[in-house]
Amino acid sequence: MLHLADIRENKDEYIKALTKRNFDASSIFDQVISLDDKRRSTQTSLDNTLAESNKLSKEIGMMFKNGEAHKANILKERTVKLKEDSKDLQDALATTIAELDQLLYTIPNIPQDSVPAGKSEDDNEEVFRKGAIPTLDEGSLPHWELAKKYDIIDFELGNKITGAGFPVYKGKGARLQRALINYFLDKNTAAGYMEYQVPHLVNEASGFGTGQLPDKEGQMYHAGIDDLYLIPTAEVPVTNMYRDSLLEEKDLPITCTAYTPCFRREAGSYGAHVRGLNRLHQFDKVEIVRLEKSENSDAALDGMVEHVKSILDELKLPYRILRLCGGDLGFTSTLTYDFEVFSTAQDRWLEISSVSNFKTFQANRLKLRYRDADGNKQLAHTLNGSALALPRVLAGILENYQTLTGIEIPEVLIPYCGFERI
RNA sequence: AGAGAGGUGGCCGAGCGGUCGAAGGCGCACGCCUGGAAAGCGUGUAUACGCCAAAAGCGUAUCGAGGGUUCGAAUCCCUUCCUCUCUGCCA
Repeated sequence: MLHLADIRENKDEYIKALTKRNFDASSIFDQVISLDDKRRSTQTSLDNTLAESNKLSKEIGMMFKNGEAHKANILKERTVKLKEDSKDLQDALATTIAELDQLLYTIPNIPQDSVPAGKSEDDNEEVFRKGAIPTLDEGSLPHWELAKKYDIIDFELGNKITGAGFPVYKGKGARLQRALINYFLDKNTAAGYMEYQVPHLVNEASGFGTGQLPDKEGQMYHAGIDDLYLIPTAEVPVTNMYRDSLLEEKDLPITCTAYTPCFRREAGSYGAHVRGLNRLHQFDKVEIVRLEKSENSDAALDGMVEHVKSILDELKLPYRILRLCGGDLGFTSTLTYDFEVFSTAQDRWLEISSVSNFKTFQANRLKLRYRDADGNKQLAHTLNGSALALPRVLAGILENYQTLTGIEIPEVLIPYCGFERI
């Protein structure tokens, strides 16, 4: 969430930037500021009341000690009113803070200057494209047909075990998936990211820290008995490792990578575009996360983009990079680049990575700070990206590398697979 | 899962109703000492919020978390989370 001091300082600028999201912040900012004023004055009154109360208590204590019980009992009566007042002020303060937070939760992050205005994904700006789109033979198939033909992914079996959106990978399909995970992790660690294995269920505080809660509660699976959430992305557990932390500037950047399955309810998704691997309730993903000092985060985002590009270059898949417009930008992000791979047999682009700079938006919730060279504490910047999300990369490989007699394996994956074609 | 013990500052550890944000030690920073270092000595060493233009300063809160008793709680009571030991179960 946004920082109160920042809102006060940059109000007009923020309002303008938020119009790119089609979000009108003017009245909400006024409410926020007036609530914050109220919070402060209430805090002051409460502090004064408590100070007086503390003072009296000390005096009473001294009196009892000096054997002046009678005087002490008289003084006690004066504390009754103070106690009532402080109780009321405490309640008022709690209410005001709750209202303030409630309001702050509804305000999305401030888009950067380079973010184009726009309503939907149609307004995203293509900034890069690479890789030849192959000309497929007559009779080429979409990946779900290929999966059946070569018996490498069984969607029906997943339906039986769990339900739609939980495919079963078999034989060379499973092996190819594992190869991709290992290849991605190797690429990421070679680039300096530290590998982690993290929990796949998180508590409420973690979901809140990275911004999934309370906004996207309905998108996560919830294990009610233990009040835990299945992770929708490794971003949640990985970033939350650093919740409530005060780092030293020399510790930064901190760079992490983790492979996890991801679980998403995808409520509201339906239709032909969710076929096959295009949209699943459970999928695998290798994620990269960076914590940066403020002045470095823009460059860090560019570095992450270059890193993901290098992976796709090695896989020799046709892809493009989009700069998301304000309307399509995630709630917590200031700038996001989506990577899409071209799915030849479906004749459409599939999102396979999303690389974002959240600046201090998550850190503010996470209480993730660092001490800079001057000894001042400031919020760290958090960034993350997929490197990469598996199913659609798999779909891209199956479709783009298909021949009438089998599916070639991208050269870079052959050592990981142990076979050259399916 | 059952029984017991416990969660205190960066770490160890005392305190078990009042002057306790909290002894003592370690660590860390600075200074003295030294040719230099070690040792020794001295000083300092939490976070958040509020008041203040700001610094200084002052106030408030924080001894796992939340609530309660009390004029007053690290200390007493309740709830909850976590850790350890023993028993049980188990990949």
